[in-house]
Amino acid sequence: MPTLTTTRKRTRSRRNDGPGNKRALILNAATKVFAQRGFSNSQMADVARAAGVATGTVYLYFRGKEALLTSIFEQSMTRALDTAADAIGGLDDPVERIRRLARVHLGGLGKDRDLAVVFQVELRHSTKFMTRFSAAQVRTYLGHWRDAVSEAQASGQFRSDVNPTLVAKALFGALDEMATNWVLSSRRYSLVDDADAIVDLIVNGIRKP
Amino acid sequence: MPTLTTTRKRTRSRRNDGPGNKRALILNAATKVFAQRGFSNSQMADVARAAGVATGTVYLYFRGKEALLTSIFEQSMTRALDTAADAIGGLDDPVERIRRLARVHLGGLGKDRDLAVVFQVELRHSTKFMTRFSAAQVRTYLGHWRDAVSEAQASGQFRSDVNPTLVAKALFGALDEMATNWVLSSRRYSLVDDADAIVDLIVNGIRKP
DNA sequence: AAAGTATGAATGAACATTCATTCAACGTGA
DNA sequence: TCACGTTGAATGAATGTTCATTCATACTTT
Repeated sequence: MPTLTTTRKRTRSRRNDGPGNKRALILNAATKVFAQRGFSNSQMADVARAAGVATGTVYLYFRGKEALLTSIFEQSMTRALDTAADAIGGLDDPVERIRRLARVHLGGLGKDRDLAVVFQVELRHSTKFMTRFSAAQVRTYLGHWRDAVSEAQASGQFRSDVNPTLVAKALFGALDEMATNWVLSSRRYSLVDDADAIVDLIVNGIRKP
Repeated sequence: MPTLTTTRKRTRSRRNDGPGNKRALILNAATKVFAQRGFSNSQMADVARAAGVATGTVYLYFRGKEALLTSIFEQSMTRALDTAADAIGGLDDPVERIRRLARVHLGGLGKDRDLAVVFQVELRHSTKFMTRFSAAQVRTYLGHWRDAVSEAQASGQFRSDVNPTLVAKALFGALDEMATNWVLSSRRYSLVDDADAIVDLIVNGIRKP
C-alpha cells in the first residue's frame, strides 16, 4: 500500500555539501549509533537513517559495516597522533611532555562521549581487531610516552632501573582505566582532571617520602 | 537418505559422569571456542562439538549464547575473589597485600590463556556487558586494593594526598594493560613477572629519589 | 543526454533456538 | 534373575528470524 510513493522529503540545500562531506556525515552517524546501540546491535539501516541517507548510500562510501568501525578508528587515531605531536612540540622537559600527553589523551576522549564509548568499548570487540588496534598507530602513540621516559632517565630525572616501555604501558593502562570508568559512569565529571593525578601518582609514587 | 541412522557412538559410561559435570564440560569448551574464534564468530554448534555433546544439549544447561559468556565471567570471578581473599588472608602489611593481589591477579590470568583472552577481550563486547562487568563482583575486587591503600595511608606508609580509589583503579588499569598485552602478544613470556614491576612502579614512583 | 549520485525494496545467507524423537538406565513385579 | 514399563537426558534436523549487502531504478547536475 504505497501511500504517496513520491513524497520527496530530502531537500538538498545546494549542490554538493562539500567534497567528501557525506563520508564524514556517515562516519559521525556511525559513531553515534555504535556508541548508543553497540556495534553488533547496530544495523546498517540505523546508521543510514542517523546520517539522513539511504542504506545503499553507506556502501558508496564504505566497503561494509566493519569498514565503518575501522575508519572511525583510523581517522581518530590519525587526529590523535597529530594532536599529540602538536602538544609536545615545543616542550623540552620530558616530565612536562608526559603530563601534556596525558592531558591531551583524556582531554580528547572527554570531549566526545560517543567517540570515547567506541574507543573504550566497541573497538575491543575481537582479538583480530585488538591486534590491529595495537599495531602501527598505537605503537607510535605509545612511543611518545616511552621516549619521554627514556629521556627523563638519560637526564637523571627518572631512575634507570625501570623499563621505559613498561612505564609507558603502565601510564597508558592507568589512563585507559580512567577513560573506561568515565565512559561507563553515569556521573558527568571532568575526565581530563584525572590526567594530572595519574601522572603525579606514577612519577612520584605513593610511598611517603 | 539416512545412512545407518542408528550409529550410536556415545557410550554413556554411567548415568551421571558426576554431578553437574556436563555443565563444566560445556563451559570449558565455550571458553576455548570463544577465545579462539571470538564470541561473535563462534556458533553454538562449535561449542557443542568442542564439548562433545549435541547442540541442543547446551540449551539444557544454559539459557543461550550470552548466558555462556555471563557464566564464564561469574564462575571465574567467584573463583578469583576466593583466591584473592586467601592470598591476603594472614598478611598485616598493606603494601605486602597489594603485592600479593597483583601477583594473584596476573598469576591467575597467566595460568589459562583461553580464559585470559575471554576476560581481556571477549568480555568487553558491549557497554551492557561492561556495565555488568564493573558491577558488584568487580567492585568487591577493586575494594581489596582500595582498602589496602587506605590502610597504608592510615599507618603512615603512604602519603594521604591521593585518592585511594584512584590508586586502586590506576593499579588495576596498569595490570590490566599488562594482561592485555600478554594476551595479544605471540611471545610466551611470564605474565606474573610484571606484577612486582607494576607495584614497585606505583608504590615508589619513577622520579629519582 | 550522459555521467554521476542516491535510493530502498528485495535477496539470501548465516545462525540461534526449538522440539519431536530416541534410548540407556533404572524400577518393579513375578 | 528376567521381562517389561517408565523416565528424562540427549539429540540434531528443521525452523524462523535477523540483517548485511546488492542492484534496478530514479533523480541531479553538467
